[in-house]
Amino acid sequence: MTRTTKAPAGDEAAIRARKADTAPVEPVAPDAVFSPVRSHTAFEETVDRLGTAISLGLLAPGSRLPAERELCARLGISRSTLRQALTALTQSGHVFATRGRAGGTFVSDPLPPSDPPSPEMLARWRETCDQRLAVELGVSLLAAERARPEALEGLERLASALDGMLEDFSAYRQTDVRLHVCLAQATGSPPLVRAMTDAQGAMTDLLAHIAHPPEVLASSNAQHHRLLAAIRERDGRRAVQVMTQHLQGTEHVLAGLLPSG
Amino acid sequence: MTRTTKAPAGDEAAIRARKADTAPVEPVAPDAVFSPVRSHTAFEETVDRLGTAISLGLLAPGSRLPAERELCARLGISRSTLRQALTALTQSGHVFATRGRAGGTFVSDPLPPSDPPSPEMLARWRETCDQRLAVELGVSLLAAERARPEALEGLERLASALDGMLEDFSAYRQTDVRLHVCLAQATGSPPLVRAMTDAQGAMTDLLAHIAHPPEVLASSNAQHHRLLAAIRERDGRRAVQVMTQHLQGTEHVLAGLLPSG
DNA sequence: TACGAAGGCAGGGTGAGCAAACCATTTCGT
DNA sequence: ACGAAATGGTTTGCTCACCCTGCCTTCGTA
Repeated sequence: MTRTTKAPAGDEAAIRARKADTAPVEPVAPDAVFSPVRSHTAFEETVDRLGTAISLGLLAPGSRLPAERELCARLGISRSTLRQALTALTQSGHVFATRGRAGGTFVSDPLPPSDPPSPEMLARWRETCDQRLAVELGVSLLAAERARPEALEGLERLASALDGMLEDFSAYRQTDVRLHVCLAQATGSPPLVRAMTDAQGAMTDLLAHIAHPPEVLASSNAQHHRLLAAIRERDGRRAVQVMTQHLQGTEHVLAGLLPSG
Repeated sequence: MTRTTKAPAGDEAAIRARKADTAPVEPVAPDAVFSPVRSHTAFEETVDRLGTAISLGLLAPGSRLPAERELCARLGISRSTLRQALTALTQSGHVFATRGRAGGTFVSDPLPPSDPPSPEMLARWRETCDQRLAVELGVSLLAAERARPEALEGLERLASALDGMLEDFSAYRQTDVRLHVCLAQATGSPPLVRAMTDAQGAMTDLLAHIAHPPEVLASSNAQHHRLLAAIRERDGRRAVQVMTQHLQGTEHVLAGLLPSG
């Protein structure tokens, strides 16, 4: 309507020829550009956000969520939609609600048993690890540059606490997640925190049903200590290197147990 | 309904006490968990996907998009929704359409001038760089492990082509983007490709209106060559290090021109 | 005992998205 | 020359996610 441009037959070839002069390179495969788009509904997004926060232990079992009327405001959604999400989380056993003045929505304690990873999840384990790798490397480098002393103290307390949890994988994993998320928070970049929680959630789904002997956890936490030492010394390069080794550990575990993707 | 659990007053404190024994650590700030959720519509997602692909040069000017009936199938959306997106892209001047048997939707040539970055974009430039950092570091390491010889050849051709574009920032940037995206493709991880295109799109918005003298581009491309050398030798550690320096370059440029975030 | 804060509903309105046609225009093959 | 074919453009009607609004039920606390 506003456009009156026409596209005569010969032009396109001419254009291609001119382009070929300046950039004699093969085109990027457009498969990535034309792959399916997924429209996330507010309901799904909310279930996902709260669900992973709970199963990662970011919201402690027994703790109380903000009131529905406040929470829907914070999340920027209507109360109806929030209630749909809470209903789903109630049915899956992640939360329960009590009425009355001192009522509210509480995180279940103990948490419901986690589902075994879906076949689709297992098929994409390599991609999951890759994304986690990217987030963790970036966070390591930036944390080494920016982590404040208080944050570092908290991180070292977490690593010390992990030393006492080598026999209990469930507890270890939960605090492990918290350490990595706190590391992301130390970068001061909210998107990285979000990316980290997502990545850790996906990793937890993969790792939950795999046996982790204390020796493995001990060596894993030794790497935590080395990582924090590097960060304390503001040695980003070494931090990245230690993190790389740290991630290779879990990757090797998965590579041994899962089909090579 | 299915749950009959009650939460008497005293229990919560007891739970906290027990938890405190095993993990004497401060809780993670739940601000990230309760931050607003954004429900992406399929329409927005499509405009975004195609729009950045076009403005990044992944879809060459003058090239033809798949027919609407095929494209909507590939994108997994209805034709109506796709057409909404195409209408928006037509009005913004990114594409134009022709009817008839040999018709179709074509990428505009030349491309419309890019809008100056919005204030919100400028306010978050640091976060944008942080996310790009994470993606690029991860991609560098994984590409060093996995890049196939053919892919490496293509990358080196791109870097060589860049040597001849030091005077024309627009052309340089376009091929630069293509190099980084191809690097991501060399990892074989579609999510990383997506993350890379998103990151490059955001960076382009920031960089488009900043002068880049040829000397800067020359040193930038020298780093490309060093990066590819490291990858060819399968030296992931060095690849990450070179990439870190590469990114520090653009970060310093932005830090000098934009308000410190 | 009454107030107030919390969760639990029910009705109605809005818009995104989808499906399935049909129309208009151009080109190609016979 | 003509019709089939392939394209973008248009219309219609439906579904469902989401939101708004108000009201009800429960129950600790003043």
